Amino acid sequence: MLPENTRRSLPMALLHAREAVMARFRPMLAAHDVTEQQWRVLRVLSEAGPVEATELADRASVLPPSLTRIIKALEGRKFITRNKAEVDGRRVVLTIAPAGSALIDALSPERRVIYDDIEQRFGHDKLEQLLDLLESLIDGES
Amino acid sequence: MLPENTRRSLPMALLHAREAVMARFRPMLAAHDVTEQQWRVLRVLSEAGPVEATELADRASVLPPSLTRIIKALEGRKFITRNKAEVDGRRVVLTIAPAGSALIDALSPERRVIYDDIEQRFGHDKLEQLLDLLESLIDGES
DNA sequence: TTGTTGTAGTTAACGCGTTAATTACATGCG
DNA sequence: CGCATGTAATTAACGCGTTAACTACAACAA
Repeated sequence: MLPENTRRSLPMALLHAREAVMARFRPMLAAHDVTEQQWRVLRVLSEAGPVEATELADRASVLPPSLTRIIKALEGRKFITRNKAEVDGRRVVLTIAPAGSALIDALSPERRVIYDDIEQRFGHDKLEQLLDLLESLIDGES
Repeated sequence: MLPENTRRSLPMALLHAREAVMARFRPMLAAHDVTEQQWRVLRVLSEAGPVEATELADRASVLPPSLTRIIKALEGRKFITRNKAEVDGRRVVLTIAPAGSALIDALSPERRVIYDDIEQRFGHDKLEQLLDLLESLIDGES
């Protein structure tokens, strides 16, 4: 059955839900002049160490063209360094720099507080249930 | 607790879930050279009749600056018409045009098939449950 | 009437998503 | 080796999201 109102439309509900959640994180990121995607890239580099561009794009859920722009921005601010792979001249290896690690360290506590608050307000069980359903939806459609 | 992997991160899960669902609709829209947002605007105009820009933006979940661009595109293709309100020179009234209605009619059956397929594969009950949780999340955060 | 405040819509600037084209390098076949 | 094919990354082009600034008009008070 086609959804009659946008509230019960799955694409709309997912859009609004994500927007509602991200609204909590955006001020924190904006205060440090990092975009959501730049933050994801930094986190991956922080957690996974030096990584090639393709894997980085995949892990951070960013498309290659976007990653190129993000790398340029982050490199310009000395948050990361960019080097060609020795074995394969096409590949690019990204590494987090001290300034990048410092930003991660500076924002992580705040991020934890926000995430915990969302979990507490929404409910731990409901959050788990929601994540299960989303995972199932993703697997079913992909 | 902070999510350790992106799969169990709420923002990521919502992003991927929406992407997985929209991937089903995108080819249909692309085949007719309409973007997702243009399609939402057309649907609102089709269902709600002539509407002022502010209400249209709200109903279609599009920001005012985006709506301005969308109106320009849709008007250029004669899908909608744009008129100033008589009572208030600031307001703009949008109306769907025959070509716009024709597009709606042409795509609606296909849209229904896709939506039904998603519902069937995912399960009716799970879909309802997911929509309930998303609605709750949205209300709780807003 | 005039000036202030408020509102609807637009424009601008910047970043990302998306698709397609392009460049640089690697691989493999004849 | 020389050339075709494949792959990693970049570039380009276009549209939307987001925020802020700006324009046009309305409402209202002095």
